[in-house]
Amino acid sequence: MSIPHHVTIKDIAQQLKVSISTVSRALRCGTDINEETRKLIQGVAKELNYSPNPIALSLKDKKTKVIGVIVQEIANNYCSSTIAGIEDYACKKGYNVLISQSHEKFDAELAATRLMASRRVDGLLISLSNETRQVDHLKEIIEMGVPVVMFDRVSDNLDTHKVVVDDYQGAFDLTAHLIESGYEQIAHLTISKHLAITQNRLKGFLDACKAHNVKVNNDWIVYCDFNGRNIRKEIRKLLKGSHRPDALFCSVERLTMACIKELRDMGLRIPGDVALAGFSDNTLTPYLNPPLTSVIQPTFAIGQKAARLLIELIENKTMPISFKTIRLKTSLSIQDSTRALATGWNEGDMYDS
Amino acid sequence: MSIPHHVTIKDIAQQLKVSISTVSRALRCGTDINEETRKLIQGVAKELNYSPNPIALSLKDKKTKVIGVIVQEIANNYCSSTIAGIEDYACKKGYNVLISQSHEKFDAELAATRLMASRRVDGLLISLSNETRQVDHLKEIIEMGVPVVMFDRVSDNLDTHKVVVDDYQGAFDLTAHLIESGYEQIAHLTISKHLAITQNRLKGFLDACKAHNVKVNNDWIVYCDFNGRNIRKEIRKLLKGSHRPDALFCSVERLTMACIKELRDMGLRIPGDVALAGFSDNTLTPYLNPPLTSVIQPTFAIGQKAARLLIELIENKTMPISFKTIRLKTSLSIQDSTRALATGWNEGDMYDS
DNA sequence: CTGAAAGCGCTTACAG
DNA sequence: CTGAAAGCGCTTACAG
Repeated sequence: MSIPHHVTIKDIAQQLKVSISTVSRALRCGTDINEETRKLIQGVAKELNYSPNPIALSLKDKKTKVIGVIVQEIANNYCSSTIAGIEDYACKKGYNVLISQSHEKFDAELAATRLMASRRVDGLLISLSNETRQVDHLKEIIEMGVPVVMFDRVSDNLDTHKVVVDDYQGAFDLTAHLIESGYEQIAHLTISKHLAITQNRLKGFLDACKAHNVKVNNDWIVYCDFNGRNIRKEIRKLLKGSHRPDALFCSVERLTMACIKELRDMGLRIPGDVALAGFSDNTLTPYLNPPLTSVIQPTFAIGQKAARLLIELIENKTMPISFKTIRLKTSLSIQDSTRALATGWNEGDMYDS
Repeated sequence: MSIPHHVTIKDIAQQLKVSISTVSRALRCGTDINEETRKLIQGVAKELNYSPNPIALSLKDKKTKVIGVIVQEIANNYCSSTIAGIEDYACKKGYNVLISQSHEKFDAELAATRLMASRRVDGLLISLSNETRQVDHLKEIIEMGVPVVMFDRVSDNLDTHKVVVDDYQGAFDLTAHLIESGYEQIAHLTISKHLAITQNRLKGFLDACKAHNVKVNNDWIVYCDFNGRNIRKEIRKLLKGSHRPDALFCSVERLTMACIKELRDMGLRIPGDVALAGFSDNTLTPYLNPPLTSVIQPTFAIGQKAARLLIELIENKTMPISFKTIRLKTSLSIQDSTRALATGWNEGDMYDS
């Protein structure tokens, strides 16, 4: 394939027999330039379909107008809606989005972070992998002068802007709903105990249980990784005994989906045999089988706000005096998956939402 | 925020009191260089955490090692899995992925294409918007020397590599399944009639009907845009009469999801009142309510293969003699949403898959 | 108002 | 083996 050829300022200069400085000036704000030559130059530029080479610009002013995004999995409902929000805001501000995935692995997250730095992104948005226990790699990139904003899975150990949902309150409300619906044998399936998101959701769960005088079985707080087989094993273990939970509260969508599949394979009905609920966004849960009670997170808005904070950091000359954490409200969407006890659920209700 | 500072070749040269040429040579293949100075330089480079500025490299050899991807909506199951496949392959080959969305609008697709060109991506992957009727913008970018590979929604009017699924066969097989399951009043909901994907799926549908001597009602071939209200209206119109379809075949997932919601709102059971099936990928359909019969597309593989073809075009010195279209096989996943008639479906079967 | 020059970070012939 | 020079495309003081 031939080398791409884009017309340059030089091409225009030659065609018009003027210097490249003049062309450059004509194409910029247009000060210090004869009105006629300016028009002439702009005419030719348009005609030749000239667009300035951002590579050359980047080299001069050390800005790429690109922001990096590191997520766990692009092909994950939560991630892709957040990315959509990021792209939406970034695009409006003239930034493009470079995407990388950690696949829930710390090593990949580290490599992706370094890659973003070496790519000279103007800033980085990141949601941590399930394996991440320290954030030195992020401190490193911040020291290089690349601002970082965290979203969703954030870390207390990094001083920067963060965008999260009110994980504690969301978990509290959902748990309260379960208890008020008559479920008192609730298991909590969650991810790495080193993540703030895990701790906050767990705390919301525990506090709601305490507030309602519901006893928590410690064996029913299950920390999972993202390996399908392991998840499957944990779910089976939890449900096989005679004394088993009557409700499952999954802290992330991946676990919820795994439960739907596993319960079905085990021949257990939702919510007839076991109720199921979790954190999710609103694009999917109404369509699931059964429609799923969940804490709805405003994923698109999370992406937009994270992008806004990052671009503010990039474009502000001075370091902010202090960093802020935006904590978005969640809402509780009550659907069929937790309705068996409270409303005398039966399968005929399945389509009422 | 301070200007990012990355260490340069010059920093290393100064520290070691050698010329930048020497440093450059030491850091490259290492020919024409004294072994000791080479080690010295590489040591300092490592110590200073040096990574070459890709911007500078790009300026010289006119390669950015970035490929552009234009999809309709990132936050769409089909798109995000394809992107994941693209990212997977690109990453392995040392390319990064810049993402943009058309939101199903031609103008946005045009703008995104121009943006990608102005960003100097080494190549472009694109799936067309629902409004796209001609591809001059793609011919334009190809003429500039930027190779383009199309996937999913491709156009016959562009001579380049393409990656699609066998839309015709998939639609034929699904239709045959419907008919063999006893449905003969089948409506086909699809998108823009100008897209090849629409035409091929429609043809598969029509040919299967003909092969089975099933009459097609032309009013039941419905072309939709991506506006929620319009889709809703079309679905209502289709189902309100006394003589209504007993099965809906949706050509894309967005329409399938809309049908699930709309049918539920209308109080119609799937498949009890109306069967439902469509094109999808396998990440979602088993979890839907009801589990959905669908033509499964290998989305991740589509992304990988499209990326591979594009990178081949980028890295090959010579234009290929001819372009190829990779047509991946689909598979038919039969689930509850089309089981009412054939198997004496009842709601108790809902969890058997 | 216009052009020559320097510089962003790097590579690569070209002298020595 | 090493360094000075030119050049990728652009901008921006600096002369004129």
